[in-house]
Amino acid sequence: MTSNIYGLEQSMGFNMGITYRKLSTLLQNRLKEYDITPEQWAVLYQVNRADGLIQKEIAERVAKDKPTTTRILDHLEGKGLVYKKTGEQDRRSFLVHITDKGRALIEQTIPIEQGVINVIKQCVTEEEYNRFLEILVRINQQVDSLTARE
Amino acid sequence: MTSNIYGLEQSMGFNMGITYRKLSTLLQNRLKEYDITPEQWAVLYQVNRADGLIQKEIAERVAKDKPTTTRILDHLEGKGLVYKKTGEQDRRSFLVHITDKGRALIEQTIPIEQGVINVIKQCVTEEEYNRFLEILVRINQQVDSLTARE
DNA sequence: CGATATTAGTTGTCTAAACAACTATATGCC
DNA sequence: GGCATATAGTTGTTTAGACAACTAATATCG
Repeated sequence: MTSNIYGLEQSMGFNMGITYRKLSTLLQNRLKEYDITPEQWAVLYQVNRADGLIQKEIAERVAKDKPTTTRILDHLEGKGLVYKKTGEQDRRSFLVHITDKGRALIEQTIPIEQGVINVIKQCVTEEEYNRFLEILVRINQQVDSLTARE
Repeated sequence: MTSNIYGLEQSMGFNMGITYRKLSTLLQNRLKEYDITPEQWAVLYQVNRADGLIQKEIAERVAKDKPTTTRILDHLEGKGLVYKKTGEQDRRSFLVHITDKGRALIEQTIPIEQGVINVIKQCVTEEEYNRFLEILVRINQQVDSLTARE
């Protein structure tokens, strides 16, 4: 249960952290039999969507920094879900490709990700869901614009 | 900028993770000169509010598990912001007390935490803020009730 | 009373995130 | 061409979180 009688209960950041971790853990449990974490899943999902992306583009799409993306890709590569090929015009970067195994895994698990979204949608109306997302994006932009200045 | 042209853009969990991390990092930067992390701050805040709590109660209030709470308290103790005293009736547990240094730090930094909340409130109406919080709690309960069953 | 279960807390392991420092390639500019 | 700078990615360090396994103290109940 969300702590709500102990102060900070009115803090959006605090509560967002709790809810985010719960959702993440729920997805993690449901993905357990596929031996992949939610973060790895998100990266693999993007590689599947656009095969041959360079790491920098993947990092942007999953909103993670470069070191984090490097390490998640290392895990995916170690599991044989993804492989890297040195870039030809730009030899600093390399292209990330999904393997057959990776593609199969994503195809099997997309319903699981949708399942978690549906858990939310069972207690939130379509209108609330969209409004919530819109507010998240607004806060994001607000923090970004501030961070650029600070 | 929130990734919003790459799929998953409609996922509440995904976007919540991004926004939560941004807010947490903003608070972290603003707390930097006090040498305390947002998570440590939240624990210290609770100890300050109710001096002499046992660790289990602190864990509930900050919604963290036992190992995480142990380690955060270790950090706070190492910095001299908190100290532990063995429980008298129950010798498994111990009471956590704030030091003068800890109290001073919390008093100085509460405005910083409020500042981050105000960053959000600059782009979200009071009504939206409250509705957002209410939805967070609702999702929390939904996931909890599900997790109890699964 | 004593075996058993429960509870409070700790420790170990793994993944992820933030940040800084680093390598190597590419680009800009004189 | 050659030097400065930017860019792509990696590595190291620290903190946090999830989970399992553990210790020690307390409750339960036969």
